[in-house]
Amino acid sequence: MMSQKHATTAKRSTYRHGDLARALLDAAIDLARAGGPQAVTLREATRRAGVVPNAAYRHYASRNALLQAVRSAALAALAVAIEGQLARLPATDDPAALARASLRAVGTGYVEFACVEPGLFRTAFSVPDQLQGAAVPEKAGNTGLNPFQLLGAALDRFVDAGLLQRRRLGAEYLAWSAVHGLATLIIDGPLRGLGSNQRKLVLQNLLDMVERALSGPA
Amino acid sequence: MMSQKHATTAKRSTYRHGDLARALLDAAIDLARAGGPQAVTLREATRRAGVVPNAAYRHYASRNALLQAVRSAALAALAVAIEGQLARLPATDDPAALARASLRAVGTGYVEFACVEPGLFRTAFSVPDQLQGAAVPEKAGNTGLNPFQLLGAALDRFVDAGLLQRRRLGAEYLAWSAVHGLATLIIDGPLRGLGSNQRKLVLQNLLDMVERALSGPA
DNA sequence: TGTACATCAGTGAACGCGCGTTCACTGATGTAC
DNA sequence: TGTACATCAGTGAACGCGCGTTCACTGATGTAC
Repeated sequence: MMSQKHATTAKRSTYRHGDLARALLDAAIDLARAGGPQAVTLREATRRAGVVPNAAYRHYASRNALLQAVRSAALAALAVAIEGQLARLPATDDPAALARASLRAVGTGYVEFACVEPGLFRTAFSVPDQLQGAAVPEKAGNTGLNPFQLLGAALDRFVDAGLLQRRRLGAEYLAWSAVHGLATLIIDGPLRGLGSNQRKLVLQNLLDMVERALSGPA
Repeated sequence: MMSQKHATTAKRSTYRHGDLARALLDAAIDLARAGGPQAVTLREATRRAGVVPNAAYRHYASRNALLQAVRSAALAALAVAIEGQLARLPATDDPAALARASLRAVGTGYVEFACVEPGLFRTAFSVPDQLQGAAVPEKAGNTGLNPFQLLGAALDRFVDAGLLQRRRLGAEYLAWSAVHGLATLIIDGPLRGLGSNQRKLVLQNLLDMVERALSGPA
């Protein structure tokens, strides 16, 4: 019995993996997590899945197809991180306060994800989408919105609260640029050495700046 | 005579290159310009210099040494672009106006360089310096200041003009994050598709935001 | 001014590496009868 | 319930590629006499 089970397990590990597509994707995500998009390799992914290199071609058309799947997963993880920050917002019936807090939550989730998962963050933005991008569910978090859409939803609250007259074209670009730039400079750039406390301070100042820019005189 | 000259030229091209270090660096810069840091390769650089691959080791200890030289050159080119924007500022004796215009010039030079030379821009920030970084002259422009120092100088003018009480720690990080983020999103990210006009509009809005954040109530 | 020689910049050949991708195959699984 | 068979997921071997880097070499250049 025991040996039978072992035999079965051994068989499964050689032939008929079970869910190789998923196993390869998981391995590839780990590779991206540790080493960024460069580290996503068919050979290493198959190695980790305990399978011969060309077995991957049953499930992915090419190395690039696998990488794109990882990118979608990374964007989805970013969306989940942002949603996590939004979810912990205290309830309030002041729509202006909610709007401001939502925007800060989006920015905080964004930068914190970049700090905690720099490899995935880099992968998410490595071979990027077109402007509008495909709003496919693979890139979305639990709410079904991708990171850009989550930012847009936060800005909508500004309009709803009367803090913004109209959704200025490019309002999201301002917010996004500021937050994305900070994230990039922290993980890849000259702000790498910043301590956690200083990082939080800079982030707060940055969010102040964005908030003032959005709700101030325009 | 003519043939003599040809013979001499031919000799020089086989043995004794002349200034192979410089030729390799120039070739490598072209590679980075066209394909980013990934494209900087000893073999291709030597190929372009008309020389055998290992000849590079007379002048650079490794592929990485060459890449670092390219990075310094890319940062210097960025500094020159910023200096170009600063140089075309109209003369004024209003220090506040000068301060604001200087900051905008720095931001404009930064983003325009990223748009015009995306490969060099990506290379400049690919394997980045420590926080303070070595302020070595290789990375500087004509004024002897590197990009970060040029930004700092612009902020100093804010203090001098009385627009900023103190040089807030992290004030440069706000400005830098905003500008760097926009540059990144335009060349690598979801804002790639933006037309030149829209790009300028977003940049102006972004610079407004930064300016207000710096000179506004702190 | 002419010759002997040391220097050292570039040559030529080769190494080992990991990669993506292709081919013909094999044998476990699930289905049709 | 049992058997024949088609499917197709994974195997095994191999390819060509470009890369960084090493070695022993060679011969043009500039210097010392």
